[in-house]
Amino acid sequence: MPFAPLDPLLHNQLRLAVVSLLVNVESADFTWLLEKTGATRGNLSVQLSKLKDAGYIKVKKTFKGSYPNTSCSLTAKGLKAFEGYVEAIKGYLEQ
Amino acid sequence: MPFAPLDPLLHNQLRLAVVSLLVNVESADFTWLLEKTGATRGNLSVQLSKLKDAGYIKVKKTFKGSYPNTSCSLTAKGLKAFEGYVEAIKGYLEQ
DNA sequence: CACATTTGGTTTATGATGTAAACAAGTCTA
DNA sequence: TAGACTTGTTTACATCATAAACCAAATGTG
Repeated sequence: MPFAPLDPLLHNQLRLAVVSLLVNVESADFTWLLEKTGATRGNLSVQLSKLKDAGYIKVKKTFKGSYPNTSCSLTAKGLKAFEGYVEAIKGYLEQ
Repeated sequence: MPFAPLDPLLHNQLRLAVVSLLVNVESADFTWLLEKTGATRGNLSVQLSKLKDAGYIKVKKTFKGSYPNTSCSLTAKGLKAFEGYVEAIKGYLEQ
């Protein structure tokens, strides 16, 4: 079966970018993700919520200095999903 | 820029599967695409229309025996778009 | 001090999208 | 000729992605 199903949660440009960034990093701030992805704050906020609800990322809200700070990190489940997605989509790309 | 935009027309499971199949083949029948992708007829019909409207595929409707036959082939534009998509999404997958 | 502006987000409105169910039109077959 | 099969298309609906609007606290600025 060349065409494995693609996890709909990861088959979205922004969410995939976020998870891809989080793979390489202990944790990442909201604003850092904003810069790296070029997304709007609203969109990023929504997509982070979805990733969190799915248990793909963990979100820690604290304060950095006197400003709120949202820090995200990938969970084991999220990593596994990402690896699965990578394998799955490769089946669509090979020529 | 690690996160190039992903052509929304190709960033869809079924359409990507169809184009991926067409890359390796002169042309393909509707029913062959059905089998290979496992899609429903309705969904396949809709997605083929979108690929056709975008100029990514050419669709030829004839008769095979006494039954209608829809045959699809990739256009140069479609191939180029696919290649671009493959390059773009690789930027999301590397770890 | 007052008041605008910036920071760091969340909520919500809406338009687009994906999908399957329903439909259509012809053909075989018993 | 009645029913089932083939080969698709149309549609209706529910979901989704996204940006605009909003909010609260902190910080400039005159």
